[in-house]
Parts: sequence; structure tokens; C-alpha cells
Amino acid sequence: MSFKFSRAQRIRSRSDFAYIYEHGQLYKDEFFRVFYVRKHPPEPGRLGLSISKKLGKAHVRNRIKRIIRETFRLHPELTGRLDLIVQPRSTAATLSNEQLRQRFVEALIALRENR
RNA sequence: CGAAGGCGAAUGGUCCAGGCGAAGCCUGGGGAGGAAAGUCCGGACUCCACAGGGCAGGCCGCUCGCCGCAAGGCGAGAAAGAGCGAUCUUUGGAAAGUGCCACAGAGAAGAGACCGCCAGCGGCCCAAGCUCCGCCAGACUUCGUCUGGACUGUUCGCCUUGGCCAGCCGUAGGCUGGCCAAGAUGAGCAGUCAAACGGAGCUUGGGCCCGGCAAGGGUGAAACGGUGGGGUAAGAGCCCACCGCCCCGCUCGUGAGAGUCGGGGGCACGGCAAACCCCGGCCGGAGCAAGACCAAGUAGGGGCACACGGGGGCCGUAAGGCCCCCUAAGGGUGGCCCGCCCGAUGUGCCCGGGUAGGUCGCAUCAGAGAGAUGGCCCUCACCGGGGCUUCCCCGGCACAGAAUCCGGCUUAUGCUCCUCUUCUUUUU
RNA sequence: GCUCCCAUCGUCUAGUGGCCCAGGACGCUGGUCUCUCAAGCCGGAAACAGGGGUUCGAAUCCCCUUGGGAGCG
Repeated sequence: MSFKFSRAQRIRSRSDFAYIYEHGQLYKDEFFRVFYVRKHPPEPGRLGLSISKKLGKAHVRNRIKRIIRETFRLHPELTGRLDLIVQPRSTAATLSNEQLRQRFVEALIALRENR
């Protein structure tokens, strides 16, 4: 099985973002806000990231994005059939890499049970 | 993540052929920085109907040389300042003009006289002494001579000091008014004693006014040369010597500047230009979300208004600067003027409608287009700590990440290496 | 990414080189008033984002840093 993060797995167009913000559901916890939409013809999940400059300088935001993307790639069983837009909150910048991974997996599990 | 290559063939355009060729899959060279950062200066590039001259504005500023369009950098120097020193910091013009220099202080820019010092001349007042005249009293040696002409009390006015009270402003405290006490002084009245004062001149001392001085005190961030001598009523570059300063010349240096040089000048010329400004150099404006092309879509939309374009005073050809009135006077030249250009066209306002896609710009092998360059493990090197020390264990390794590119500046930073020098300590 | 703007008591602000160890309002706080609270009256604390420079003197002028905010086809 491939763990690539192909272009099809990314939310890219402005209209897709607008649709998910408009029609999606919202999950919130201490570290993330996640907008998500369940797709009825089952398709691979897609991910969009939105990080405010308030979280830190460019290298800090890059680290958070990489860890979230990595977690998304490694857990297709949690993200299938979902379009996600993840907004990390400013508390996420204080987490270590390992903590960030764990918290995001926990968030995805909570999100699945919330359906 | 990905240039490139291979497999792949949907779909599109064409009458046909030929050719182009998306997604997906495979291989895959290569893949963050010295600051990629801040966006503080520049440049390339693109557009702005854009050939030129200017106004305004911006940036830069010791000298010479080199590199550069420029910003800036490098090297060698100059002056001033800091430091024991190595070294570091600063840099056009204040004698073109305008402006500012609070408070304090006498005076803040061709300044000033508060305290202070002062001879002579001058004016006024007071005190003391002497001389003279008149007046009074007494004594005596009787045409006159000698001696003396003061003190005390009280009333009123004014001044000073102290105390108390009231009002006002206030942190202290101050101002105004009233009362009391003391002192000084002027006028009136009274008393004592033998008697109860007037004038003129000179000298000395004191006070005030007019006047001379700018040495000293004091204020300030800053006070219009310093030291010594002469000089004077007291003083002063008033004069002199030395030091300092300014100007001119000469010499040296390409120059900023320098000189134990020569001459002149008694000396004036304070600070601020990161205040306006002046001088010199450079710059047209905006910015890759610039801009170009393709596709789709709309409409070659409708209505109303406007049509050479203000006036006056001073400097200037004009922009511009200062002041006033009237008001919104085609548009473009992307701050403005001249000039130039457009004009069945342009602008302003109102109403209505459409797009939010793609490609290029966009990279000399980093390069996307919701934005890659990552995580974990192993090994080695380095740094710190510890231990059972040819080894082992634990921890650490910064600042921070391209989005058109390039040149600088500034700021943030861990470790390693190299070169030169100073100071301190120790040893010799 | 590019181009700009702003920062003064807890909040809103005044200030445009010296009169400012920074003024005002609301809020906070101590006292007074009241049976109590509020209002009123009297008083107090509280700020120039940070650093460096120019100047005799900086909230103000210049530079750097930090933190907020706005615009763009």
C-alpha cells in the first residue's frame, strides 16, 4: 500500500473550501478545529490545512503542517470518505512532534465516533 | 516534491490523413539560507497613450583611488573625540537667509549691569568739626572780651522690625487689612534752667540721584579669549609679553588638509541643519496580486449632467511660495506645470449585469500553485556533565525556512577553523 | 508575496522639542455623607511598546527591534 500524499488527496480549489466551510460539520477540541464533510460515493479522504500566522513564524507553522499531513497519510482507515479542513489552534504550537501526532489521532477517532 | 524519460490512452479540435496530447502508473539526476528574515535602500523586468524640459518630493554626503547605472562596498588618508593601549566613534555649509535656544539669570547674540568697584565734575539730604554774621543769657578788667545756647515729656503723621487676629491663594509659604509693642524720624504743644536758634562758608564722613567700569560674585547646557605685567578713580586688548584665534600669502600634498614659515588683525565669527533650508551627486510613477494571453460569459448596456475651465495682490516665464474671495470649472500624460495627445468623444453621478478558471510571467539542475524540501531509526564527528576512564552512560547542536530574480544594509544566531594585535596575571 | 498605517494610565483619549517626574473622562481605591446602597463632595494609585542616537533638553526628530491593523486580481 502506498503512503503517498497525492494531489487527489488535497483540497485545492477555492470552491471546495467554500463548500466545506458552508456545509460541513465542525469538530472542536483544545488543539484543533476541524470542518468535515462525509462523501456518499465512497472516495479517498482529502485534507486541507489552514494555519493562522498567530501560531508562530514560518518554520513553526511548517512543522505543524508536516506532522498533520504525515498523520493523515499514515491513517487512511480513519480518514476515508472524509473531506477535512484542519485549523490548528494556537495551543498546538506548544506541543512536541510526538504529542501533536497523538492529539491529532485522538481528534480523528473522536470525530469518527461523532458521526 | 520533482526537471526529464517510459507505459498509458479518455477527451478535444479537422472532411480525411498526419501531428499534438490530460488523469493514472513506473524509473528518477536533483531538492532551503548565511541570513531564505526585517522590507531599510538600490537595480533588472512589466505596465502607465510617454519625445523633451522643469517644479515638488525622495535617497546619499570628510578626501583621493578602484568596482558599480545606483545604493553601497574595498583600500589609503584627513580632522575631532573616547580609551593606558590594541582599537573604536563621528563627518558638506551656521561668514546666503529664516527660525528656535524653555527655566534660571542683570544679560541668550554685535547682549547686559543685580550684587559689586569707582576719581573728578554735578545735584539733593544728613551728621560732626571749624570760621564768620545776627539773636539770647551769664560773668568780667565794659567803644569790648570770654563762656554757653541743651535736655525731658506728650499728641499726631510716616517708615522699619516683631507679635496677635481676619480674609484670599496655596505643599512649604505668600499677599492684603486691622490691633499692639519697640526703634528711627518730622511737625506741634508743654516743662526744666540764668537763657531757650537762625543764616552763610569750608573740611571730613555717610546716604540717594545723575554718571564711569565690566575685573570679581552669582545663573545657566551655553555669558563675546587665557596667564602675567603695565596702566587707571576703578577698570577693560586700553597697552605689552607669551599662549590661543582669525585673515592673506608662501611651502608641501591630486585632495580633505598640514606647517617650527612670512605678513596682517587686538580678537570679531555662540549652539542647533536626525529645524526650514543652501550646495553637490543620483532618481519619471507604480509594482509580479506588476502585466500578457486563452477560455467562458455579457450588451457595441440605460438614464441624467457637463464641454476649453475660476478671479485678485506680491516674487517667479510657469509649476511653486504667502494671502484673500468665489465656488466645483472635458479628459489623458498614474503627484504637478509647460509641452504633447484624445475629442459623433471623454468624464462624473445613478441604475443594471458579468468573472473569481487556465497558461505564461517563473528560474543556469530547488522550485510549487491551498503552496514540496518531512518523521523515525542506525553509525560517525563535536560540545557539556557523570562514571567502574585504551571504554561506557545521559544530555545538547542555534537563529530560522525560498515563491520573479539580483546587488547591498540591518537585525537574529550554535559549533568549528584561520590571521593580526592589546591589556591583565603567571613563569623566565 | 507586495504596499502602507498605528502604538500614551485598566479603557477611550489630549499632547506637534522645554510651561510634562505627561492632562482629562470613565473605571479602581481611601475618606466623607446615609440606617444601608447609589449619586454627590474631598483625596490617592495608575501610562509615553523596547533599545540606541541627534540635542543643553525627546512622548515629540532619526535608526533598529517587537507587537497590532489595513489594502491588493
